[in-house]
Amino acid sequence: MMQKCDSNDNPKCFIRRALTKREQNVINRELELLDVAENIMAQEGFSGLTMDKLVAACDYSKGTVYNHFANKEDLFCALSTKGMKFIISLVKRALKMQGSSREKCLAIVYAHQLHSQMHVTASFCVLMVKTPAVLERASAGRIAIQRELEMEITLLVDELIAQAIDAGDMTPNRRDDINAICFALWSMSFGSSAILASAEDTEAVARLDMFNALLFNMNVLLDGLKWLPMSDELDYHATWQRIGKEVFAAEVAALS
Amino acid sequence: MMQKCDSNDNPKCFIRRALTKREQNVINRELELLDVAENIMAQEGFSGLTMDKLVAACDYSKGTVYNHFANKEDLFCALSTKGMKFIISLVKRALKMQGSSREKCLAIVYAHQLHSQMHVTASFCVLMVKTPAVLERASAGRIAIQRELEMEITLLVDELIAQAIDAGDMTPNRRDDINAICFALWSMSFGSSAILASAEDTEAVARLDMFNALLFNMNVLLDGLKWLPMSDELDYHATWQRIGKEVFAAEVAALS
DNA sequence: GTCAAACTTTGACGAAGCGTCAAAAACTAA
DNA sequence: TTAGTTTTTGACGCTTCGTCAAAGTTTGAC
Repeated sequence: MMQKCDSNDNPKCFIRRALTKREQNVINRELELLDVAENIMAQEGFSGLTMDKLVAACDYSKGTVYNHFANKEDLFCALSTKGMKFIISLVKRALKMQGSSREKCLAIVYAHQLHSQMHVTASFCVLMVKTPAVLERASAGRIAIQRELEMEITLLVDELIAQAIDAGDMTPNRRDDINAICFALWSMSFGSSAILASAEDTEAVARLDMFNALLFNMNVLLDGLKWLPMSDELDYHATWQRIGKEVFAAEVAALS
Repeated sequence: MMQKCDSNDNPKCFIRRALTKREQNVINRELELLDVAENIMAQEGFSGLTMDKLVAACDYSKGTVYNHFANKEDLFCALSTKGMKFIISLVKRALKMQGSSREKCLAIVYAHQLHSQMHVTASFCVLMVKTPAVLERASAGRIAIQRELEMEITLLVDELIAQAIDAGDMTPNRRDDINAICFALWSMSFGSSAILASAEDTEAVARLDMFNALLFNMNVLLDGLKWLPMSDELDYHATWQRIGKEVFAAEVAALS
């Protein structure tokens, strides 16, 4: 796949030439196809997206589309991957926020929620990909990429937890509890967002103040972890507002 | 639909005759079809279940099957409903357990987890049904039933929370926080179970002590709610074991 | 016991979607 | 220019979905 070095022995040629024109085309086309697919989903709903429609809506033929995506589930997986990359970019910004470790943690959760509001369909893909219907059929390569991205987020969160412990904001019983803490944060964030995303269709959610539900859930959890400052020591509603204004101003604006 | 009263004026005839032979047949056949569908899923995986295969595997024709389920998604919804009914029966038993309100709460979560281990495929249906792919296509009636069952669980949990408050095990800031507490419990239970269910395929979970992860998550959350007795006042690992032995002995045994 | 009306079941059928593959086209390098 | 390699194409076969007119069954009135 990778092109040979040519005669003038440039040591960087592998880097410079890592992507041939052709390979670059492939990447661009894939992004284009994903864009088209997202548009179809946005317009015609989740089950409105079919391979035939995708082929009809783009400038390429069926064979070319299937060169990119092994099957429909593979396409879903690719859409999910795109979503994950977006989330990671938001999370990285969240971590740079001014404030305590606990506030940064809230900013990460805010980022998740933001993604599921901005890209409703894509965020459902992230959910869908965890499902055997997809895992059974998507290509191994794409599932691997998905897993790598998951790992990347996990490491970012791990780091934040480590910082919190070093700074004395939290003192877990044993050191190896970091994994458990990370999993607890993830479970709550994932569970809340997933349920809220299907909110209109869910009796038990209709009666909630949805806007504050996620913040409430996280505050309870973080209080349980004794992650300082506790929720009665600091006005986290103010923090929540601040995150929207300082960190994700552009995204919040785009939502209205 | 409902049969008229006959001449001998039995006041109970509406109850006695609420289900005609025919209607009873319909109900039985539906249960039979769901059983067949579950078997196919268990053997051939989630995407292995098709309407054509279901028709081939049962004693009825395509038309009859489609008389029961408006389409494939409707079938998924029915499978989910069956799962929910099972969960509710477990939850009702959980509430009768001897112990504090917090222990009962853990028993409910245990029940959820149990269901997702015993009926892996069915529990994925419960997840799947929250997805627009299903909501967009399943019949309105079945979605309504699904919602009712959801409501039923919600009410059971509400009641437990109310009891806990009355008994002084928990003192929320405001009375109307019950909704928020209920949602927090649900989010954590749902999130944890959903992620653990796709565990083998998830990097961040592989490194966990999966058996204790759910208990840990719940204990942190309940501590955050200050639901007494706190986790350092009582050995909830013992409670967890006790739930398995006293409340769900049959189910735990069936799993091995 | 008979019969018509109401309801149920059947399976062949059309439509739509998925994924393949031999042939055509485009690209590459000598 | 040419021979070899890679990419693209779209017609095709197969599977699945969901429908519907016709055949069959049940019900209740007489």
